[in-house]
Amino acid sequence: MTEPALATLTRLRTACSQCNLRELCLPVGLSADELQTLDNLVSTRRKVRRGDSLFYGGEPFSALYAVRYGFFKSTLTSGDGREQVTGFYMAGELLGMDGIGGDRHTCTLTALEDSEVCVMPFARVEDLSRHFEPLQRHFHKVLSREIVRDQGVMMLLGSMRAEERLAAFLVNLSQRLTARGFSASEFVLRMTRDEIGSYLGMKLETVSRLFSRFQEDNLIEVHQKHVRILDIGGLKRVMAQAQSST
Amino acid sequence: MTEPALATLTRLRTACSQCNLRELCLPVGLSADELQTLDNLVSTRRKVRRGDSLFYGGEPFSALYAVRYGFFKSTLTSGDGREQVTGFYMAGELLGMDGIGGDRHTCTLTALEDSEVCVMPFARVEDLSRHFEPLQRHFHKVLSREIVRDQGVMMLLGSMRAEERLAAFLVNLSQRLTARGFSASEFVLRMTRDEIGSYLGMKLETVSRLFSRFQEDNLIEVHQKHVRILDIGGLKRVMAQAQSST
DNA sequence: CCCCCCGCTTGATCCCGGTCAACCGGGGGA
DNA sequence: TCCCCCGGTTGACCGGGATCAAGCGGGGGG
Repeated sequence: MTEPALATLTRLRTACSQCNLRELCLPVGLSADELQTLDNLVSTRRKVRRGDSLFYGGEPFSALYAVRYGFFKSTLTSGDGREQVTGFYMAGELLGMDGIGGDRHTCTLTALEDSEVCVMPFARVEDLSRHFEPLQRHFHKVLSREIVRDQGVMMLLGSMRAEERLAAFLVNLSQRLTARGFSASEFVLRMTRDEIGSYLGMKLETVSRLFSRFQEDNLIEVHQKHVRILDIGGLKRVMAQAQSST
Repeated sequence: MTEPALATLTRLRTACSQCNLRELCLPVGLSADELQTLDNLVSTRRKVRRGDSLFYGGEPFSALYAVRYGFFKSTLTSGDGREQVTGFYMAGELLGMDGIGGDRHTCTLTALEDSEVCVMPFARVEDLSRHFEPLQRHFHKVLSREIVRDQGVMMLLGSMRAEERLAAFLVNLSQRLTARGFSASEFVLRMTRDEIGSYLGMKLETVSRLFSRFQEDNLIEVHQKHVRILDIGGLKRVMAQAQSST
């Protein structure tokens, strides 16, 4: 009953059942009891400073991470040293699933602003999902959605022109921010033009020019990293302009 | 003991424990007993004729499929009707994982030659993996590897020039065929130039021109769909030529 | 067996986006 | 406070790969 105050605090601090992101990370519609069994998922939290990496490609895999706050990019480095940004991750999203298959991480995860993640030792994830069906199902869905997301990026890179890709990127960002309670129309880009370009398969100069063009067309307002979306419908129209370039 | 001959035949025909592809689909190092529990994974087999689809994007999801023989492509269709090939699948590979997340398939799977798949109702996959740890682990690895594969394609599309992509494609095909006991250096392409182009983010004319160029450079011999690899090392060198074009 | 159609090849030209270069401006460190 | 550096913007030019077009050849259907 009476536990030391500090212990209580620690438990509360890492309790999924108390977390306001739980509808993003965890299955919904659970009873209070069920929710508490899930509190065992997270062993600790870990802060990652802007510019630091949560893990590197090649490192042994041991845990999944849920973003508590902050912003990450994932990058892949090819044999000859080229770096490709493969994704951006924000609060409530899961990191590290690439490591399950080969017991080491294949990509590097780097914080683009001061961030914090919940550490979920993978052995616990597997144990708990063997004994608790809703978690199992949820975990499978999260893995599958990552596959679907990646296929969406393949479509983006494989069949859209540069302006369509950037429009799709902005619409996607806006939607994900909205889902997290942020403004849908005004936000600060945490990544550089170069990182956006790498993700979208174009050069930073092209990203910059397209931002300027979108601004001329009154679709957005840009000042450095600050973006305000003026015409989301217009962006969606740019996205779906057909006439593939590849 | 004495079951009707037909029943025995049917059971044997769908028995994973007897399948020569099991080291591709299933966890390795299992006892005979353990293997037999896995025979319950597959409910039936299904033949798919060349040109027919196993499932379509938008259809409800109910099962995963393991390719028994044949060859498939997966395609994604965007809002405006553009089609993107997102992968090619051969014997021993798993199809349908995109459907888990949203309970419907997001892509369409089409046979590029007469094929057969093992049908694994997803409820059984989840049930069995709750009770049988090696299967759970294996299944998670398969999902994760699909994510890693997709990220590899993102790198391909995002940071490689056309000739590098095609070289990477040929090397990858050759490796997967070798793993299945086929010749590493001589094979028949099951897909058209257009499908290769869609997958690699380029036009069919570019694919054709590059095949011709590779032939001039004595890297390969091509006649229509027949390919013979003459210099795999040369192809790998083309792949890693650096000097990104995007 | 022959013919037709579809997939492939190859040439000519164009243009999107890459490359190179110069400049700008804001924020962080001394 | 000032300065420096790094990220961003913009212009000029170029080239890889798209587009348009014509011809070919092999395999499947009548």
